Amino acid sequence: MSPENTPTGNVPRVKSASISGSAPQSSSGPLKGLYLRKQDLRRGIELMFFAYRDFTGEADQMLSNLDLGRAHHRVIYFVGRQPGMSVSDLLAILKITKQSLSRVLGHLINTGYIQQTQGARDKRQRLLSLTKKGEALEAKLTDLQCRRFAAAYSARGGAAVDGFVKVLSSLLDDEIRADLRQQYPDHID
Amino acid sequence: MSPENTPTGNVPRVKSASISGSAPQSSSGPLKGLYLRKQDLRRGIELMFFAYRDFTGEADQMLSNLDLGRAHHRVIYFVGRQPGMSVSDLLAILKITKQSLSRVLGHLINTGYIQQTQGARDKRQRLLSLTKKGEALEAKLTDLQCRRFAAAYSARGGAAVDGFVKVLSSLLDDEIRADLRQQYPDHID
DNA sequence: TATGATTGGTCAACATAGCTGACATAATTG
DNA sequence: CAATTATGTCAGCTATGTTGACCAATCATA
Repeated sequence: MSPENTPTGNVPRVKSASISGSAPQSSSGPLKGLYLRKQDLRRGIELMFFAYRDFTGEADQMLSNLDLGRAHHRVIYFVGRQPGMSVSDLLAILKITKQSLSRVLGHLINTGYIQQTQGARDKRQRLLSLTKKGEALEAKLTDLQCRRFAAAYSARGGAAVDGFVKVLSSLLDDEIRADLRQQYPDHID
Repeated sequence: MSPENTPTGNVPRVKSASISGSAPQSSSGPLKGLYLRKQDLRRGIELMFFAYRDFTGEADQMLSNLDLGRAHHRVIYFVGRQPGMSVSDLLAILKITKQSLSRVLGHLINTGYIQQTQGARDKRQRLLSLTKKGEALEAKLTDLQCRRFAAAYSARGGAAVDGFVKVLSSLLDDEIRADLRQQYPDHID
């Protein structure tokens, strides 16, 4: 915790920053790659850790008061984003096993947050959607997190938001990035 | 998964974007706050979820081959960043209970990744540091994650990195942001 | 020096949320 | 009809968090 940190404070470049074929190397900053010092990369790692924890913290708190966890939140969030999605759609997004999902989803159905309807075209499918109760919770949770983002975005401005989205997108695995690009038509990518 | 998403595709502004006292509202973009549409905020939420998962994925894989988990990684990372830190320092960073830490830390000590030395000034303290074996693992893991960041940073350039760091910082709880500002002297904040 | 606070550890029990493996049922598809 | 797909279920295991109750060594101070 004491500020006498940065054991590798000697401005070394990261070894294989020989990115595949990208790296525009344009005339953005004074020196290209000044942000590739080991120290800067570690700051990125730590920011991701702390920011993710804080980003989920408030919602986690609200959820625990309802005897729900983060796994339930994910289901509620993604079903709320795309009502009528199938179980396998949800599995593909969450990338967990159906047994894991089953436990969480079953609980949300039993407690009246989510409802299932049989698919019209394919009667095997159980299409998922939020109940009124589920919509209310989703709205509260998403509002909490949107407020945090709105505060951060407002404080830093559009150019920063643009950089934020660009870098986060580039941190994704390729497959996921392709998916997200479809989801958001005007995605900066 | 199908791209017919964005149920709220009707460009609504977020409700209480009345951020406390910040929000420079400078002449950055064409229209101030165009990045505060609900759709943009939800994209932020989703990017955090997917990026965090992908960011930790490769390291998780390497760890599981050694019968270690993400909790072990965090300990190894932060001890590696600040050798000689005390147990309570580590607890303050990780924000878990000492019983949780004890299990993980004990295992890392038993398996020779971490060593303890008695504090000189305060003999109650157990100062933590990595063994050679621990340093080797830390280097491999951090290298993996640094490579991902180096690729993303290089692909997007310094201005984007700047925005990324700014927005992530603003997503933090105030207390954590203050800590991080100390850790990084030239922190953009 | 005696007392109280701090640092660290330990035992026990529990909850959440992931995993594997094995099966079952119903519906679709070839 | 046979194979595949979508979904669900049972059983058990693991990792990582939680509470609560203690204990020992050390430090700081009245």
